[in-house]
Parts: sequence; C-alpha cells; structure tokens
Amino acid sequence: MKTHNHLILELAKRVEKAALELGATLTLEEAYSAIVEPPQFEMGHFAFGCFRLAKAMKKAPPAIAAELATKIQSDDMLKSVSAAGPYLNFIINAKAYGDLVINPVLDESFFKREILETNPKTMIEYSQPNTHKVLHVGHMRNLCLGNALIKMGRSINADIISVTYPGDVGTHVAKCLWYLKKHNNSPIPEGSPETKGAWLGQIYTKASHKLDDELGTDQEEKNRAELTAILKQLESGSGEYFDLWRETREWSLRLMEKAYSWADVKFDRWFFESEVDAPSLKFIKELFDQGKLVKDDGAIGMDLTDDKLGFCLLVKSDGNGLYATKDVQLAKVKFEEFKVKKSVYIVDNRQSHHFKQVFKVLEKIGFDQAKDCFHLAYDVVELPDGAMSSRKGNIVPLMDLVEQMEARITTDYLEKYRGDWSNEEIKQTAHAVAGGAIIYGMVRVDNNRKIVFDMDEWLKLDGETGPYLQYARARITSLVDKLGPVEENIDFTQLKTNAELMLASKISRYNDIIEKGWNDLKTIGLCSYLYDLSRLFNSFYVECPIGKAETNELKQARLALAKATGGILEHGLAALGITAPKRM
RNA sequence: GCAGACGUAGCUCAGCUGGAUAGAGCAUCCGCCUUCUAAGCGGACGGUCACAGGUUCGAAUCCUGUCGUCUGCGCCA
Repeated sequence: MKTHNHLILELAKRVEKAALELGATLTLEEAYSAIVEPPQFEMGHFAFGCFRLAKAMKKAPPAIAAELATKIQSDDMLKSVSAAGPYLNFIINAKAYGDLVINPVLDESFFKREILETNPKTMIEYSQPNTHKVLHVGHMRNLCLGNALIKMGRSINADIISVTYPGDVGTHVAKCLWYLKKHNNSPIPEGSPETKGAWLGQIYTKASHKLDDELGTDQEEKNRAELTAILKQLESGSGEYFDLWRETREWSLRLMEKAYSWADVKFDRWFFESEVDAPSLKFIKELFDQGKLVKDDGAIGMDLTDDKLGFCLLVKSDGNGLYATKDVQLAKVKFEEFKVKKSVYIVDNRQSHHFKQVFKVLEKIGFDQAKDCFHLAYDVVELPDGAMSSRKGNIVPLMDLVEQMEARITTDYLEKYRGDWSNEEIKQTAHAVAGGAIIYGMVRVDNNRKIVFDMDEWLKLDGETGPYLQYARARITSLVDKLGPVEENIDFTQLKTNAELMLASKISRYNDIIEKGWNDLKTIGLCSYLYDLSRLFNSFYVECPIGKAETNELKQARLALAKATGGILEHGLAALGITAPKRM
C-alpha cells in the first residue's frame, strides 16, 4: 500500500505504536486508512476513530481513545492529542505543515510522489460524435469528463491511451447526403470547413424532419429505397455519393477538431466507424464458423439469456452489422494491437445494456481482458424543456455556447481592462474563463446524475463555478507578483489562526483526492476539493493580511501558504482540463 | 413484464467501503470596498435525508418491500 501522505503517515505511526503498547494489533496500513477529518477543525485537524479496535480489545471505543491518548505525547509535529468520545483528535503544529506540506508543494516534490499502487495500460475511449450532425452541449459532457479523467490520471503518471471513435457512417449520413443532393435549396455557406460542418448539421435536421413528415405518404417507400441505394453506394467505395461523403465528412471532422482544440483535447488515436465496419463483419463470420455464435431468424448473434442479457444481435438478416458488431471488432483491436490491460468506455448510460452484452460476448469468445472492460456511464444533458435531439433540432450547438459565454465574460468583467491589457490577453482570458465555467459545470455533477442545461444559469459566474476557482488562483498570482518572491527558511510557526491552518491542512489532502478520483473514475471529488480549498483561501485572504502583516516573518509564512495554495489550484485545475489565467 | 439509475433545504446538488451536531451554491433578507483583485467575505432564513420495515452499540449511507421519476430490453446508433 502506498502511504504518500506524509502527514497522515506520521500520525498513523504514532497510533500504531500506541496501539501496540496497549497490546492491540493494528497495522500501519489500518491506522493510515482509518485517519479522518473531524467535523469541526477546532476539535482537531485529523482524527482516529477507535471503532475497529473495540472488538479485539474488548473495550468500548471511548475507553480505547482515552488510553491511546495517554500513550501518545505531543512533539515537534503534534501539538496535542485528545480523546473525544470514540475519537482520538490530533492538532498538528504549524511547523509540520511547513515541513511536510507547504515546502514540498513549493519545491514541487509534493506533485512527484508515487501515488499509484498498480498502473495497468489503460485505454480511455471518449467522444463518439456522429459526423453530419450538430455538435451540441450534450457532447460537451462526455468530452469534459473524459479529458478531465485523462489529465487527472496522467498527473499521477497513469499509463493512458486516449482515443475517440466518431461515427462517420450509417443511416444518419445517408439521410444527410440524400437531403443535400435531392432536396436542399440553400447554398453551401462560404468560409471555413468548420462553418460548413455546422451548416451540415442543420441539413441533417431538415432531412430528419422531411423523412418524418413523409411517413405514411406515397413518398415513404421511395425515400427508403433512395436511402438504401445511397448506403450501398457508400459501401461500394465509389460514386457521386461516396465523393460527397468524403467531402462532407471532412467538414464535420474539422468542426470536431475545432471543438477539441477549444477544449485543449488531443487524442492518441482516432478510430473511425468506417474503418472497423468491414473487418467487424469478417471477424463475426470467423466466430460463427468456429461455432461460437448462432443463427436465429436469419440473423447471427449470441444467446445471452442465461446471463440475463437477452440476445446480442451481431449480423442482421440482410448481412449488415450493427453497433455491437463494431464494438466487438474494436475491442479486439484494442486488446491485440494496443495491448491494453484495462479498457474504459465513456458513453452515456442509455448504452449500459449494450456494453453489458458486448463485454459478455468478448468474455465468451475468449478475451480475458473483458473483465477489465468498464463502461463509464454518465447521464445525459437535457434542456429545461426536455431531452436534446439533433434529429428534432432542439439543441444548443457547442460553439454557440462558447461564443455567448466568451462575449458575456468580456463585457461583464474584462472590458474594464481594455487599454490596460492587450486585446490578445483579454481574448485569451475570456477563453480560459469560459472554459472554466463550461468544464467545471460539466464535471462537478456526479456521473450518474442528469444535467439540466439552462443557459442563463450557466452564464452566471458566481458561487460554485469554475471561475470561482480561477479567481482565487488569480488573486494568489497577483499577491505573489506584488509581495514575492518567497524567502528561504520560513518560520511556519508564525501561522496560528484557524484560517491559516485549515488552509494548510486542506492542501495536505490534494494527492489523496487525485488518487481517489482516478481510482473511482470520478471528477466530482476533485471539484469539491478545489472549491473547498478556494473558499478557505478566500476567507484567509480577507482575515489574514499579507502585505500588512505585523512582522516580516508572518508575512513570509502567509505568502508561502498562499503560494502553495496557488500551486495546488494550478495543478488541480489542470487535472480538470481547466486553464488558470494569471489575472482576471 | 424484466433490468438499471435516481428520490437529501423553494431550486440545483455534495455527503454513501455505516461513525462526532446532515453540508454547499442559487434564490430571499441583513452587513462589509480611503487597506494585497467585491468574479470576493461575514451573517440570517431554510431539511421527519420519498415512505415502511430490517441489520447494528450506531443508518442519509447496508438489506428487503412500497411509491414516484427517468432510461434500456434482437434486426437504430
């Protein structure tokens, strides 16, 4: 077990020793993991609950706490130990915070500790948008979540391959091209491919509407025949629709790249649906020939009723594959070509059943890695008036949100700096703050909870938002610029108030939070932590003047504390995929 | 019908490998800028943790049941 938190480790050692003296068996690991934070800082900075020892010692927890308290003496590190009910409460000396937390943060060694117990090669697949459709705020949740987890993991040296899997083939593409060729009378917009990509999304919506409107009319059968013909041609790899597909696909991909670039997202590998389509059918045929699959009603699949997963259809009776077909093939590539040990799929929770089926199929056709495949499900983003659907067209396009957000931030907050700051800095700051607001908004909610996207709410930037964290960091940067640099050999015993010590104590927890976040594949813990840290800092900022501190020693200690807070905020924001502007 | 997720303050959400008095933000109200960035700080108001049982020294947290909301369940992706 890793015991990278030096402060907790020191406490655990003392508890372990005391427990041994009382004749109880308690390992260092047990002591380490049993140390918690009391509800009120005044009670203690950390606490050890004596519940686990109660059985072995055949005593009530409060009695054990009282006995343990007599066996632990205060020292350089420990200001006091006291029993309070079943808990042993510790108050840490400011010097220990300096030695074990603040100095290591300032010299960066704090961020280089070994955190991970195991480090399997992990592939994270996220962002599976369709080409020829509108990229909207719903896609942003997936993108932000995946990017944050990857940045978080990489910040502690997790071995990660990031991949995306855009859907560039299928019925939706045929519909879009069909409308574009046969019914469209609006001109293709001039300008960048991204502009055309956005316009293409609207064409898809129009196509959907037209097809829906003509259901049950004479046109219905004709439309279906036309779509089938287009799909055939796309499959054949030549012809006017194929050429149109190649051109329009590029527009969509450029639009995606623009969004990825905005969010500072880079993938190690792009898998396209079009590249796994043909191999997937070949692979399924092999499996069928090996007797691993069955034929039913003219279709091929695997019967998973014994596993309560129904029937997993892999080849339709018309010979075409499905979503699951391609996912089986893609998994094969991930295992064999990329040698991944662990495979994470970030896809919304409507696909839970699909992934259960796919993982079961992988297991039954002999891939041991199937047990380390994990569907990271998250709930969808909805608008106040219901689910978003690019088919229906009630969506908020991604870049619309970005533009509105950046414009609002500029007029409300940054215009006052015009002339003082360069236009470029204002632009970059608006970009960073909008990013902070959007990304934080997407990753601060637990994965299995729906997000109702209300533009007006999102444009408000007070309270628990990304900009709140960025603002705290900007205040610190400006403080250090004005009052720094931080001197050597700081006397941390100058730090005496709870505002100061709570901040130091919170800083000490950073690596624990990152470790847990990566293990659980959740961003919410880091969000809450950074918010708490920022709140503590803002209180400290008001209560504890630095420039006008009574003595230079106090000023230096506070400045070091502030700078360390800034370091944590910078690392933490980066781990969420949020950039922190120097000033705002 | 079966399966899964969710149900905590007026609203949006934390807290859940059981543990000290259930916490934030928004909204509402009251204070704080001649002092390091007011995108801030302090305070007030606001909760039978859906309901009912069970396990336990102890349950928002675990188990069972009920109700409610959402999602999925073979030829869409």
